[in-house]
Amino acid sequence: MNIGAIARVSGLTTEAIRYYEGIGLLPAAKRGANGYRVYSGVDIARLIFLRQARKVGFTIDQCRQLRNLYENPRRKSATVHALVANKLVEVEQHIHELENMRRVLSELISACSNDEQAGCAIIDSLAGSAASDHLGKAKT
Amino acid sequence: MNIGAIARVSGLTTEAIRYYEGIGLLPAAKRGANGYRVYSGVDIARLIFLRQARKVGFTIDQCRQLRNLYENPRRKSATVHALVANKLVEVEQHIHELENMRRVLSELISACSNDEQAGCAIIDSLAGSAASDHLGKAKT
DNA sequence: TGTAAACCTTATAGTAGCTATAAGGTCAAG
DNA sequence: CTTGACCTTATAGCTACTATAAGGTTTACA
Ligand SMILES: [Zn+2]
Ligand SMILES: [Zn+2]
Ligand SMILES: [Zn+2]
Ligand SMILES: [Zn+2]
Repeated sequence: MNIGAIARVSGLTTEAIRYYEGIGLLPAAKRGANGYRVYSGVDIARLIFLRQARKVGFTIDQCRQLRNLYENPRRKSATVHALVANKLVEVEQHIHELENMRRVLSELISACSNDEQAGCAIIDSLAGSAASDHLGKAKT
Repeated sequence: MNIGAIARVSGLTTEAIRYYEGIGLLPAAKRGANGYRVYSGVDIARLIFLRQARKVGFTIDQCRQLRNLYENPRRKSATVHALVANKLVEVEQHIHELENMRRVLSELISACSNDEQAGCAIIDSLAGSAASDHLGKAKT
């Protein structure tokens, strides 16, 4: 199985797979006589594992920790649990930041007259109302 | 007013301000006799504007468009409105992606026994259940 | 058999939006 | 007069890849 084939079954790109190998997230693949990387079933599982982890938001570094647990038969379920619970908190924080942005954007949109005029509540609001006398009047 | 002072009032870092100038998002600042950048009221408004725009999620490129509108007295409110409405859609898409991650992470956490054992539903699930016979049994 | 497409290889540069570092010059306080 | 807080530029680093260049290999098919 060459890199293109395993890319298709794992859902990663060939470039990503080579990149993971380069940074040591994956072990160096075996090579065929022609120098091509050769993969087998155990590699498929590893790649799918990484793909899934990335998809739910784990960073490369966190994926490295997950991989260590994945490959350690003496791991404890609780260690894995803690890692995932941490990630959940991170994702929720990220969601809250974006929800704040969404709220502000909605408010801006509501305030805007959305017409042909130059005056715009969005512009005024972003500039900070105090600075709405913005152009041409410098006070050093 | 030097760069440190305007950084404090605008909420940007000095490095970010110099970076914005370098990429042309800000006009080149005037310089004092010593070569230091010198800022005035009009610059404060511009920096606060950029800071606010970045805070609600606009990219540098979108900030450039917003800045053009901000500085164009013949702009139309509707143009600004469209830009912000677009950004709102982008932010909502980002939120939905993260909500998906959150859902999957929650499911993983619920399935995990969270104890001292090596068997872990999270590991199994990430590897794709079909690959749960993962280590040591290669089939090419 | 020739050749063109579809693979594979490496190395390097680019993306976004900064932050950090190095190696200096300037200014205000004690 | 020295210490520390500023300021300057240029350059490298960060994340997680993607894109490009410049090749070598394999497969298909006319
Ligand atoms: Zn408007
Ligand atoms: Zn995000
Ligand atoms: Zn939603
Ligand atoms: Zn578990």
